[in-house]
Amino acid sequence: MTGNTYKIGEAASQLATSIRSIRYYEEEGLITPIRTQRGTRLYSEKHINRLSAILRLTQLGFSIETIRKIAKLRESTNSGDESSHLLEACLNEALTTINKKVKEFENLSVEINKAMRIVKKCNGCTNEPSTRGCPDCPVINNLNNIQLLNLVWDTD
Amino acid sequence: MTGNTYKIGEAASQLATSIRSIRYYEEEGLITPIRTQRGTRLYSEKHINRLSAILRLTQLGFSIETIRKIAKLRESTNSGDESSHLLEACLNEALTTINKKVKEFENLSVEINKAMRIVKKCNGCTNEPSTRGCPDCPVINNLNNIQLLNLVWDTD
DNA sequence: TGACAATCTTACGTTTACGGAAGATAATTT
DNA sequence: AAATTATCTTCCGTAAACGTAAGATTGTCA
Repeated sequence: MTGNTYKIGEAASQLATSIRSIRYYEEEGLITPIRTQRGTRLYSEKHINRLSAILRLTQLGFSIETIRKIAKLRESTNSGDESSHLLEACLNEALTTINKKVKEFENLSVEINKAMRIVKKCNGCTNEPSTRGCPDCPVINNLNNIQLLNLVWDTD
Repeated sequence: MTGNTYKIGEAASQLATSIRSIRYYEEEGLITPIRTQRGTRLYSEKHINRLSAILRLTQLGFSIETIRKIAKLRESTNSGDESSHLLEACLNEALTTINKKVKEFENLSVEINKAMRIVKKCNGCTNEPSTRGCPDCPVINNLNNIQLLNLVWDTD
């Protein structure tokens, strides 16, 4: 409403990121702030929102390159006709990537939950200390199908 | 059953990774293969499983450092008593991290789906080409709440 | 109007997770 | 046995996403 603007330091603390990161995104062509006559960068609310979107994607593991592609769609979208099909295709691609990742994480989550239950049982069991929490523990022994535990058990 | 072993090249192609990566995981203390008298690395089925778990976690974005922590639990687990509580705590931590990521990805997925629907509508609409797919497009104009689109729209 | 803080540009440094080449040795194929 | 192919160690290179220091300039506050 007020046409508020922020200098880079204010923007950084507001977004809980570093000044260097913001400047880096500019170097990479992801954002172009306003400049005062003297050269000081100014960020409008829209700039802040854009930066926020950039940060969100980077924190989810998307590369600057990928983000740049998304950001560049505006230009091709402007050029007319078949343009929004491009955007559609891009979003579609992102969607399948994300869905795949979600599934993998969910699988991992299931496994960890299983492992948790086993370990908890183990904590409450009354076996010899030497066999507690070990692969020889009768509670655990039959659960080699938890892939993650291959990291914890012996290697031979 | 057979006590099969694999040389590093076989292991790499079986796991669809590179020889260098496997050696790197060894450098980082994540795995220690058997050695022949002459020094050739041999990987048992257990080693392969362990490598498989390592690869899975790296591909999900976990750092070597994190994986090392998980892998090291075996030692402390061996030391007796309160040990499996450590494992439990570690798994718990991993779980909350993962769940958070899953939620973030899901949120993003929802947003992208919304954006998709809008863009599809836009592809089918009969407005002036100049306003199609643009922020001025009447179909799109009221959907500023899709954060991702801040990357595509204008910046001012 | 100092003084101190914030910003600017330029440019080199850092970390992670490997890639790739060199030169030597070992294993396999013919 | 000779030729090829695989593996070994050592070490330097790389790409991404910033960190950080230097030196100059600009903004701000008592």
